[in-house]
Amino acid sequence: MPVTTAPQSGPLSCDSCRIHNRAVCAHCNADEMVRLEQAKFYRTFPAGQVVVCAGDEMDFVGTVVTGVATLTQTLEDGRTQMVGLLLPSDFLGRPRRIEAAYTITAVTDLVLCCFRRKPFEKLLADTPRLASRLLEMTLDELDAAREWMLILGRKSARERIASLLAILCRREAALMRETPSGRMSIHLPLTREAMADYLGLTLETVSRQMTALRKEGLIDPQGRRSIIVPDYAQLVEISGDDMDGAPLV
Amino acid sequence: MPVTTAPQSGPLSCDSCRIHNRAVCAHCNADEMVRLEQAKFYRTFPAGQVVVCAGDEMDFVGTVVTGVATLTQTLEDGRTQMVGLLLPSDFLGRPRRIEAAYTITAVTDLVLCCFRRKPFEKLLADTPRLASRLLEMTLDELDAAREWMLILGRKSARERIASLLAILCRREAALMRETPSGRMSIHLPLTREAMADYLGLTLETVSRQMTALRKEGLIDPQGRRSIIVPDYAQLVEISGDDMDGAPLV
DNA sequence: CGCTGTTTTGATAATATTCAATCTACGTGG
DNA sequence: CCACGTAGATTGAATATTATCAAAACAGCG
Repeated sequence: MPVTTAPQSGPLSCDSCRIHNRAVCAHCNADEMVRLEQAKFYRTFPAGQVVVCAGDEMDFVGTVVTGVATLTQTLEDGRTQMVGLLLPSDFLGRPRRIEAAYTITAVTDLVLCCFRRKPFEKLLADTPRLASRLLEMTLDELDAAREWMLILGRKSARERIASLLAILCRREAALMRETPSGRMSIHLPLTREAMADYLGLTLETVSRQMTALRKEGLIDPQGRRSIIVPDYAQLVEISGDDMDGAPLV
Repeated sequence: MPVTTAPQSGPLSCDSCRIHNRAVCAHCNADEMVRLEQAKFYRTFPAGQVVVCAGDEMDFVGTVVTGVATLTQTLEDGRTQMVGLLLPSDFLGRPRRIEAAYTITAVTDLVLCCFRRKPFEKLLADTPRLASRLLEMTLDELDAAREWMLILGRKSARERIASLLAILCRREAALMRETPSGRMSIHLPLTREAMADYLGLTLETVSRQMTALRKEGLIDPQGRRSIIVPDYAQLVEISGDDMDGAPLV
């Protein structure tokens, strides 16, 4: 049973929660936060563990507090496409739906702030601010999915890699409440295979393109899980997007 | 000015509206429908006309009553990816957002049931059933976008074509409140170029694959805008999906 | 220190794109 | 009503990009 309450990993109180301002509860008032706080519980999953399989029953919804998870879809013959990358503050699960539509996997150690599905649906119905924030987040996710469709449908391998790195830069900056710029250091939680699944490429192609970008000085890998981007603007340049593109989550 | 009220094209009354049961207003009660009816207005656009350009101000939201529209995104160098296909009952526009994120184009003559954005936001806030239905529809759209990502990221040209045709079969059936099966006749409102933009292919590749499917007897084109699918199950078979895949809108 | 899983690199093959030339259907005007 | 013009569709040949198969290098860990 991988599920444990882990108060030491997440905050005991929502007051000190680092992701509150971006999460589904962001717009709730004090009274509403009390009700959420009473219903919430934490779950942790070690890196590599599957949270739920597509088709399985999923009786909870939740928010990523720390760590990274992926949503993936797989064809019978094994071809896999990532369809969602869940970073801290992202929401997972769908109200009213019992069967999980996608496989959710923890790619790093993961802490989720969870609610049982039924009580959460009740809270949604009783708390317009919660429902409205969930709609807003879902619309943002839809925008992100559509940006991703442009990457998958029309960009070259090189542009796809640059796009992914630029997205990670933006998310990193957003968490610090900043805008990305100049020299940046980003955490890269994904293996080459996970990157390939994200970008609709093979892991060999990802590896080759990463090598090419490194040799051109566009990225500077620091060990296995971290990368320095010497010039964010240059990365965006080769990603194919115009600079004034949508923030994409 | 392409915009005209067109009561003759849509129903005068919501009572007789053919798409009510699938639209954003589907779960509203009689009182709520009265308020919606008072605020609504129809707009029509001829085939080929741009409804709004990405980046333009968009002061309304709406529902497709009849016809087909597309959402597209374009890179500077002209590469275009369709990111949404709006069929009758689909919703367009985003509450709280003024700038359109995508270019919306009428691909056939189009009738929209519209609301000015501000009043609609007020209705959303005052009508939980409306907000809840919009959330549900947005989550469905997100599912569709993710299915589409699998198509764009991992499927061959042949599988992509079959997937698109299967999706159109499902939508056609859904409008009739049926499930797709056996021999079906579907309306194909898209040009080869629009299909290519949907599928992340070139129009030549689309044409070649359509020819191949025709020669194999999997499809039977009837003129330019209609296709007979002799065996829906066979189409799903070569689309790469397993039969029990999500309904995808 | 030697495993094991990940990543890189190489050679070859498959698939879709590009560029170019017809061909076809459909609406327009004679 | 039919010929014509045009936009859309098809087909062909050459090319480019990415996938596939295979092997070697590397990193982390017991």
